[in-house]
Amino acid sequence: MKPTVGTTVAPRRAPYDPTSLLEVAVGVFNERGYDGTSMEDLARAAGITKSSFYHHVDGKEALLAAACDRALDALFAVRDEEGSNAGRAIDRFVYVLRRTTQILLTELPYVTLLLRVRGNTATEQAALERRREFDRFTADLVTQAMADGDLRSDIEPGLATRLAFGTLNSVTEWYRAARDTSPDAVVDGAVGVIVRGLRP
Amino acid sequence: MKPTVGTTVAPRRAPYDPTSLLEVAVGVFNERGYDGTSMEDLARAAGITKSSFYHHVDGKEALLAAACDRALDALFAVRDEEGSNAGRAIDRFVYVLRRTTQILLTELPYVTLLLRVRGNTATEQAALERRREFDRFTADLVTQAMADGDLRSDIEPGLATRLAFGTLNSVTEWYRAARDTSPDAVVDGAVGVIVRGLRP
DNA sequence: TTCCGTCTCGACCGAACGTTCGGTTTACTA
DNA sequence: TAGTAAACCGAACGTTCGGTCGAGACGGAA
Repeated sequence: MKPTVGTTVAPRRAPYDPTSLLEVAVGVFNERGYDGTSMEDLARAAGITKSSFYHHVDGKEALLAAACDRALDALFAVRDEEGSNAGRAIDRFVYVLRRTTQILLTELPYVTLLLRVRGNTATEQAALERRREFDRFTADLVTQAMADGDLRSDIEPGLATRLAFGTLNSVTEWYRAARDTSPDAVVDGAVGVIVRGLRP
Repeated sequence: MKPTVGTTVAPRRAPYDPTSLLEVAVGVFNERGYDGTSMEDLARAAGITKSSFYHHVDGKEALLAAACDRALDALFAVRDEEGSNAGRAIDRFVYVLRRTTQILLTELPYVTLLLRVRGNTATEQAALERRREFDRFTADLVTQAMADGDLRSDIEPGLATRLAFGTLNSVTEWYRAARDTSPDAVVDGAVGVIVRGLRP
């Protein structure tokens, strides 16, 4: 597609490592939706033909799985951090909220894609299940913080957790690095609103 | 479409009016995703063949447009209600939040589908634009309520609005009439958390 | 010079897609 | 009983889908 010098038709040794192709693919998935994106779309976005694209990746579903794994691995790393496991439940809860939002912003395209999977295939169902596991972990924190009297208990723990994640996850629907203020402002704003809303 | 007696046209065989077929279609769309749903899927869910299904509807995209319109019409009806236009900005804001959440629950499948539209076709882009118009209306309320000193002003009005809608709209991701408590409890819970979180 | 591994591409495949069409069945009216 | 129009269906339409294949083109090693 872009001959350099002295060759007939070939640009050689392009920077087409699987990681950068995944980045391209996730971008297109988020624009058009996973099912609405064809492999031809992905190849075009990467600047090569469909068959060349297949030389680098294992297939469409593998791309989705890799993207979801990247997002989920980052989230589960948060769960294992010290701040998520030591101290009062309320502090751990706030820590998880903050770190989750940070991950959401640093891994924005991957988390965005993850939050949109609906469970059509086994791959998607596996991703959904890991997501639920993370939600359960946080819900336990909420329940405990309510028992400690550090969160309103006039609201169901499950509802509170869902509202908290709903607020945070909505960031993927509207955050644009160019337009919005610094990630820190978004993290402070979002977590602040949630904590104020849930405190006794 | 449904004359009863004494006319040339009579109600024929089955209870397959366009409205009930839309309901079926929207249900499948929300399960599998719009692009992930085939017309065969829809026909099977309706209990007829694909060609019979086409006898009742104009096509796939027309179904999506009808569903989005239903949700958007309900939302814009709220905008024109008295409570959304009279009184202090903060009261109007809270009224819009409450009514929006109620619509969200009563028209759950249609709003769910609307919120997942990504703008791939002209139909979807039109729906997105109407959504943005509703968001702008609410954002103006937030700005005004902040100026009145009835909402925190240490947070950008745009961010506050997005967080508010993010929290409300997340309801479509997890609400199940069977499992969750009464719609009223969800409305009170969600709106309560948002208002507490945004008050000075 | 030969060979090999990496990368690219055009051509192609079977399956599934949304949609159309000709023709049949059904339930009612005149 | 014949006529009629809605409801229905099987079969096919042209297109696009995800994915495969074999043939080169190239750089580096031998």
